[in-house]
Amino acid sequence: MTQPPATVREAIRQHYSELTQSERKFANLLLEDYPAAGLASITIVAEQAGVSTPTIARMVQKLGFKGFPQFHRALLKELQAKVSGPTERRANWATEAPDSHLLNRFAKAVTQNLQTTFSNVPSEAFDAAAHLLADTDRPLFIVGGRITHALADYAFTHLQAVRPGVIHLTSSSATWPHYLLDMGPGDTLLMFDIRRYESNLLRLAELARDRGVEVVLLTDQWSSPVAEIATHSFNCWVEIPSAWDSNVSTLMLLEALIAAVQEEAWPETRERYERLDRLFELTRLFRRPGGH
Amino acid sequence: MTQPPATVREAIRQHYSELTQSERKFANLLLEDYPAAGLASITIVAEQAGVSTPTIARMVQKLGFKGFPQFHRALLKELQAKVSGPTERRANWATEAPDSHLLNRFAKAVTQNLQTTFSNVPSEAFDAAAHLLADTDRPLFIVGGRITHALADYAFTHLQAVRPGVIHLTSSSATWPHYLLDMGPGDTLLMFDIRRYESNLLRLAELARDRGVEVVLLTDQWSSPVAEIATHSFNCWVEIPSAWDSNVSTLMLLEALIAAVQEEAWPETRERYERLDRLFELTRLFRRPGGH
DNA sequence: CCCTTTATGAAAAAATCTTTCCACAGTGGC
DNA sequence: GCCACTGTGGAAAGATTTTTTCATAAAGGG
Repeated sequence: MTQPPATVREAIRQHYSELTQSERKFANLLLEDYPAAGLASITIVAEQAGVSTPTIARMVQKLGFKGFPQFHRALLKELQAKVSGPTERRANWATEAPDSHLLNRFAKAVTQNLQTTFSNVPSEAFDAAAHLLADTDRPLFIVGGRITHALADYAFTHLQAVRPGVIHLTSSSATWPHYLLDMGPGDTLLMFDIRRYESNLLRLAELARDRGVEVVLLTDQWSSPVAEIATHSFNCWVEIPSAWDSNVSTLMLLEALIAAVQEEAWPETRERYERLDRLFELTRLFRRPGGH
Repeated sequence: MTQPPATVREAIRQHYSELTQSERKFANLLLEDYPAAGLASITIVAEQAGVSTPTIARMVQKLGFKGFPQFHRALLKELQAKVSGPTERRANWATEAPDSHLLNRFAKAVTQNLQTTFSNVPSEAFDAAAHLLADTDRPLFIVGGRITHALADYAFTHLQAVRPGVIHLTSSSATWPHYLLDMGPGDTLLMFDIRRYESNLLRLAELARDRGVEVVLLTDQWSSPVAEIATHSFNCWVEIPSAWDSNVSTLMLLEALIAAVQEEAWPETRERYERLDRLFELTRLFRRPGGH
């Protein structure tokens, strides 16, 4: 027999699979704005979640409460416990885990990295880089290093959906000369180079530059030597309590760039997306979307 | 004109002299057990204070509230403010760019996602999953979907450095049956499935489960159907102002998992890292580290 | 000691909240 | 294309909470 969950949060997690679409709407809202979104009366709570009161009533029963009032009291009790609780912890993460838990240390470091990274992005350079990446007159080559080739891959998958003429240089540098053959003045090369910087990436950048290629670089806070060559280069803070470097901030900047590119060329992109969708439909690769 | 008091506590102090004996009874109780003594319904609150409901009703009006519900909400709001504490997101990002710049909107959304994701990770499940992934007696298979195969790739690159017996299932599902052949009871399968959920991933998970494989799943906030099958599944918040989903929080959770795995088996891992380093030296793949 | 004033709570009335019932829309199976 | 089924919300019924009314008790002044 399973013991009753300690928190409402826990209860939602346990029963999430049984919840219907509308019920999840409220569940999601509550998880995002916890516990505030559940503290008003059922009428107001339902309204805020955009569902009807019976939906909320049914859901709290699924969670194991006898009725909404009981659910309400449970939330209230948690909130009080949190305040009177031992540490009166500052941040919202944690919930149950002690501050020294790896998760918390990690969260702290990553958040710090994101913040610093963002503060240090010059917005004009960002806009200019996005413009370059969005320009369909310029073929776009993408390449990453030993670790970052996953990021390059991610960039490729998304940018390919957004615009034509995107080429992914495979991680084996032996094949790079072939790609160099096709690069010409005005082309764009998106590179990732995080320490330890790879000499063949530098060599590639030099050769590309010699052919008039514009290089956009995502690197770490210490800057790869490729930065000297690049038209635009962005520094991402990567330090975490670990033997290796985090790429969360790099991914975030990459996603921001992709979003900017997509925004820049929306009409065509939209049409491209729709075509892509239809193609997927045809190949029946996907189930119907789950949430939403 | 006196400004309205910031807290209920303050209001009580200001109006204490006007309060009658019975009203003070409740006022004292509330100040002693603040704010709990005021959070229930007026009936219960009155009972606990040993006075009648009209007494409470009259008193809260003296304090400047229109009625008990308003008083109740005020207390609640204070409590919430205390919990969320000095989060007070400063506009530290940005620096020069206006708030509406894509970068800022993006930063906001991603930070929100990270925070929500972290708050919703149950630490025991996290520890258990890390333990599973660290167990070198269990071969570890890794697989991702159309978009997430980049994440799977990233996971593979790192985990391979940490432990032996890591296998990356290529993104072409045609080859998966071959891998299934090698899976046996106790093996571990690390999966990524973000909407739109892919039916072949679900099928793979089912087949793996049937062979006694433990499935660890990283999915989005709406949960892939694979969650029903998985031993441990984690929800990552992925919504950003864009047509597609962000994988920043997913990557962060993945990195946290990798860090936990690495920490768990540090002595061997360290030795492995050093061997890897020497091998790289030999092949002269890398320049010397740049910064630091 | 009486009268006025104020404080208090029981009980009714009003307002609000919660639950139940039911019809309808949408989905998927046959 | 029909049928069964599930999910959903409108609306009524039921429960609870809040407010108001009012009778009574207590306190203080003459």
